[in-house]
Amino acid sequence: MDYKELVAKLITDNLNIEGVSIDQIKEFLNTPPEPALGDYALPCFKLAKVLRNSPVKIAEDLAQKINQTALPAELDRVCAVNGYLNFYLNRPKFAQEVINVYKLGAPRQDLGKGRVICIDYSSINIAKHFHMGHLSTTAIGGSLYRIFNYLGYKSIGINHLGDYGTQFGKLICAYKMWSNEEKLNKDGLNELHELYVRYHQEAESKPELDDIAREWSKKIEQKDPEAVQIYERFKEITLQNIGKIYERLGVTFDSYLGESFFADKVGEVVKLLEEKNLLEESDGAKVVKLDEYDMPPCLILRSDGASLYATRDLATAIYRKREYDFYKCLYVVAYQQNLHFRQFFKVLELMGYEWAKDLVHVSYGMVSLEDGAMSTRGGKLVKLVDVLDKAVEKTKSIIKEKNPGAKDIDAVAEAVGVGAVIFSSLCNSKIKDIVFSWDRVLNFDGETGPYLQYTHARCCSVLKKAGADYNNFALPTNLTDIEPDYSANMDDNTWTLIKNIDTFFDQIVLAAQNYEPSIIANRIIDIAQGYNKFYFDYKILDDNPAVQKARLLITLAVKNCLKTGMELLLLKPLEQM
RNA sequence: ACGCCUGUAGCUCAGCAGGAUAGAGCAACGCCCUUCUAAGGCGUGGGUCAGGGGUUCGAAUCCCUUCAGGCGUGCCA
Repeated sequence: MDYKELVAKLITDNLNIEGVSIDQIKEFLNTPPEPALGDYALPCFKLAKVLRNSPVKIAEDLAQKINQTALPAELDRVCAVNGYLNFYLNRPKFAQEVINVYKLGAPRQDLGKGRVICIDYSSINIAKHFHMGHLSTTAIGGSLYRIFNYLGYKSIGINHLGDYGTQFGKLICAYKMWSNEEKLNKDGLNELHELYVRYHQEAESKPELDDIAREWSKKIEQKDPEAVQIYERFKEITLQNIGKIYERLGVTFDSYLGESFFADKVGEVVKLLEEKNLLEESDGAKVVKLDEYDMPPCLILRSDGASLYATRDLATAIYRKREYDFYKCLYVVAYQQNLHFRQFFKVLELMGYEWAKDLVHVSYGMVSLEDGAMSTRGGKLVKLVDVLDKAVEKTKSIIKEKNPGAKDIDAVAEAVGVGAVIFSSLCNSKIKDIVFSWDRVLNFDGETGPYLQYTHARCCSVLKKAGADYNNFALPTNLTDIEPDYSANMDDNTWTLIKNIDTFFDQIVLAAQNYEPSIIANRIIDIAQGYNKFYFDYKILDDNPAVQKARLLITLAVKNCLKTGMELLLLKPLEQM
């Protein structure tokens, strides 16, 4: 039932103005700020000019006219307030319709029809720690990966490894000088990190180190066996270490092709640019001028002939289009690189690739420390593992305190602790900067991951107690023939809850359209809050079976929304905690 | 200097294809566990929606401008 259409029709039928269509009225309709004022409102101010009457009078006349006719069963009443014509839905009827859909799980619609969405996210650097600054791209990308799959698209997760550049020459240089295989095997990524920091400290006073490093860089490119072997070992250590983190976060990738893979594929790009007469020489370098588009030139080749970031990104995009024939290709990268993406997208367009319009830079704000930006080089960083471990540890102590007899404490603590950290990075608009704070990530009260998990577990607990088989969306068999009675609990809070459930799927679509997982986060927080109030106000397991059934169905619908929403945000919906 | 982004309660943020009294959470204080999970619920206090103009019947929301902060502006990524 399209309620908006119904209301709009009722208005047009009673409004004697020529040329006002139902669609126009639908556009005028909005939602009152609070449930007490109704569910749809027609602000009559815009009609005042046409009807040459005051908005207050128009609303009152319309209310009177509509009330004289028999209202459809979907509507409860219509009244005029301060120039608004307010429509109240029949709450129990509407609730039943909504719950009948959501009791079977959050709806799925195949909007994507299998079209491919490439998502370039996380894209870690070899030999560097995974720190808090990497969480945003990983969580946002991982969430979008699931959101698009949910909507029927085919997500391809790409970890575009930072595995190319002069830093690896430096690292090998440092390794040869101060480390060995034994240390590397023992301390893994920590050892690499130490070497990296130490190199930069020492290179300041010993510029000759840079010469040695350059030699090693060259050796890697020339596939010198020793250089390649050491370098591959660095890569292995990094992927092993960070793979564990990905597992904990629940993110996956379909490709790990990184910069080094594309470094030797830039020749084609340069050739194409030359053919199209786009390449110009400037101070020894080769660039594509973008003055016409109010952008500085895009550097393609250095004066020494080496490729640059943009060159490799061009090659990568072309490769991905060929390989995956994507519908969209997303780059989940921080906003520092806004200009770079605008430039490189524009160059692709100038090269004649019409699909350049399908590339999207999903940019987000940066994470910093209270005393400034994080930096690997300066050793100023907060490792994600430490944050996850601390969150899990805190969760454990809370469980031991509140629920000493609980089972699977380790698994629950892991899910809740990790979930708390992930949620803290997905719950706000991605564009906002974040100053890292231990207090904030370790807060488990209020609008947090644990709150969602808790509410979900609470739903499961009630349903279980009632004898429902919630995983199969089934209520206890003794209620099978009972007609649920929704009229017993349709206060404003529950009503708002029902309406939030009703538009839950729309929010998933909106989140996809805006590449903004926080839209889903906000909605499931609202649903959880609404349910916790509901839970406090009403006894779910009421003696009256018809009432009990309605409340259990609401609980089931809430549980389904929370489960789906949490999964789309990389949280594990727990049944008990 | 220019460009982009951000500015809403002490703190973190919703709300921003204009609509009715600007909402949450955290922190503070006070209540509620012999009833379905108290990681919960209720209550109290807290606001010149950065400032100023404009458009409009109506602006936190749109336009202009000022201010503050962040990021970026050619051989790093």
